[in-house]
Amino acid sequence: MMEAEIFKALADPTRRAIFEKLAGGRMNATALREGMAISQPAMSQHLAALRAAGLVREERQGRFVNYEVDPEGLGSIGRWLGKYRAYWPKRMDDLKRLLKDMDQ
Amino acid sequence: MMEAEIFKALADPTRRAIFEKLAGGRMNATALREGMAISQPAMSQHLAALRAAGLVREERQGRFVNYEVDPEGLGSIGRWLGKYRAYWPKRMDDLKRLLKDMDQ
DNA sequence: GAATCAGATAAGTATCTGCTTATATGTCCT
DNA sequence: AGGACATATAAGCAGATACTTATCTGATTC
Repeated sequence: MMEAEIFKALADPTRRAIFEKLAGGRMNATALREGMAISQPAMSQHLAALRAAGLVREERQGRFVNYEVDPEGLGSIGRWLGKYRAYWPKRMDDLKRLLKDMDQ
Repeated sequence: MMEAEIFKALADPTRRAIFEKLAGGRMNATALREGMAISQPAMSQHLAALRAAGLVREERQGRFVNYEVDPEGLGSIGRWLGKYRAYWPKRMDDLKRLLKDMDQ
């Protein structure tokens, strides 16, 4: 359902980098910026896009906002991928099990 | 490696629709256009983007070009998804098997 | 309460993207 | 060879996107 936003969010290399960084552990926006040559507003906007896509979720903690990977987004991609299992390369055969479950 | 092009290709709803249509079976560009309110050049451009992303491949056949889903692209997405298996929702647990294989 | 800090939002702008029309390439048919 | 057909490419343009600077909100600390 939210594929549009998910794929659009991941289409941007900066956003993929942010996501990857978050996969290393929850982090606030300022920490995320470290070593990333990105302005504060830009980071905020990227995080908003990732959040809207369901790829990331936030948890306010005082004046900090901690972000972390949201499994929901990954699940959506998995479900999307599943629709095309007929075309998966052999290496992905095991994925078929997943699909069976996800189809209910 | 080609994540950039893959996600950018899938970010467009028209291209996702084309891909989905192709998942129903190989088809030439003209057949793909049927019922799709899309001009011939636009279709050609979309197919070029999907091809560049490795999501689709072509096979010339006389004056027709048949397109079909390319498992390579799906494999790339699977590999990308795999990097974040630590965050997969439970429903996707079986996917872990796949990953083990893909990591060699 | 005032200064400070984390983050979000607003508005403007340059670049990118997907479309269009026009034209080119290549194949088939008679 | 000439015309019709399938597709690709070129050039131009309107709308989308990612950035910038400036400002705002809310929480902490003194």
